[in-house]
Amino acid sequence: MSFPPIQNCRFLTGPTGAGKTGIGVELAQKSDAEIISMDSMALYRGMDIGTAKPTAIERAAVPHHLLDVIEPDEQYSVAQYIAAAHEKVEEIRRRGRSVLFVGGTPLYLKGLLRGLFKGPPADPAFRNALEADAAEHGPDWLHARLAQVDPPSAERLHPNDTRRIIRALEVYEKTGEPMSDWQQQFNKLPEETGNRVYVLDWPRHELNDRIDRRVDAMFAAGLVEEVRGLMARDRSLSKTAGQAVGYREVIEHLEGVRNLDETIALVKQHTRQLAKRQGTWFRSLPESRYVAMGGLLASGIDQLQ
RNA sequence: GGACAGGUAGCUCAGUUGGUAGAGCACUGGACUGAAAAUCCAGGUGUCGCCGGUUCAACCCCGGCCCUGUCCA
Repeated sequence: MSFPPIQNCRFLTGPTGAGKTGIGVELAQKSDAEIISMDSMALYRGMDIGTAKPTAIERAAVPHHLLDVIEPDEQYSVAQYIAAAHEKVEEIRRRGRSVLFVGGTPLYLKGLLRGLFKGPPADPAFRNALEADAAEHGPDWLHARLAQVDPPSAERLHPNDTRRIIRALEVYEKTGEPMSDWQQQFNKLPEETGNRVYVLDWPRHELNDRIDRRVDAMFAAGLVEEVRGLMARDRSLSKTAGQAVGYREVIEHLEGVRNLDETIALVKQHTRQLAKRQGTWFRSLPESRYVAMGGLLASGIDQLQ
């Protein structure tokens, strides 16, 4: 059992700060489409400034889906996202409109393009127990355990990659079958899906400049106050939400770990690192069609149709 | 002006009883299937402040100079 690859959708993606949101709205308007956000952090209500969500005006201009659907204290997962996205696609098509995915979470993108196996959900107690084992016996100990029940996964995963090793052990524990038997989706490129993946592309130094300016703008717009408000709630940010770039660093700042200037500089640095990792995903996907943003801004978005 | 400490990678710093040097972070590349804005892996990028001396050989020893910090005048 797995989520199948999605069909006949357009995707607008690219590294953080590339300008996806604005181009997405323009493209959706020109093609009678609705937008499904493909962003793991924009799912959270109240995390607005640091995730650079579309503005109220943009959201009024084009219907946006899968924004603001969970509370910041909730956990979430790729599989939940994929399931929700498939539902939204059907719903939008029932209205006779087309779908445009906009966002920069590459794992979600790949899960949509290639499909995703339906495995057991995360078991926090199980994970905590194995993490304790890893801390006590060292990461190699878990890796050796995996090698006994799922040799292909053990072969594929680095011995220090404790997080994925734990997931593989979790799948075996819950299903009695090795994860490598389940995970076949990402390796084969489906044919004739009708999907189109546009990757907005900037020269590295220009993107870095844009990131620096955007982070400055986020702080000017009140990112620190937003985080302060989130921390003042009864329940603190979930493990997933609290690790978002801009949020994690500001939380630490508010806890007295470092001053504001250092925090701003660190958020810029982490955002640049995020953009670099996103780039690694896009390069690895044969589906990627790179679109130079310089040219796009100069000659209009018709080349995306 | 004097005393002391220091000047080694982009940054913070180790180190060499004399044989031209290495960690963390940054940076670059890669991986990624229910935490993914997370996590993991690989790669060393250098006038060892400057000038001279000793030596087969100086980043290290000696002399002078420059710079930074602290203290004393």
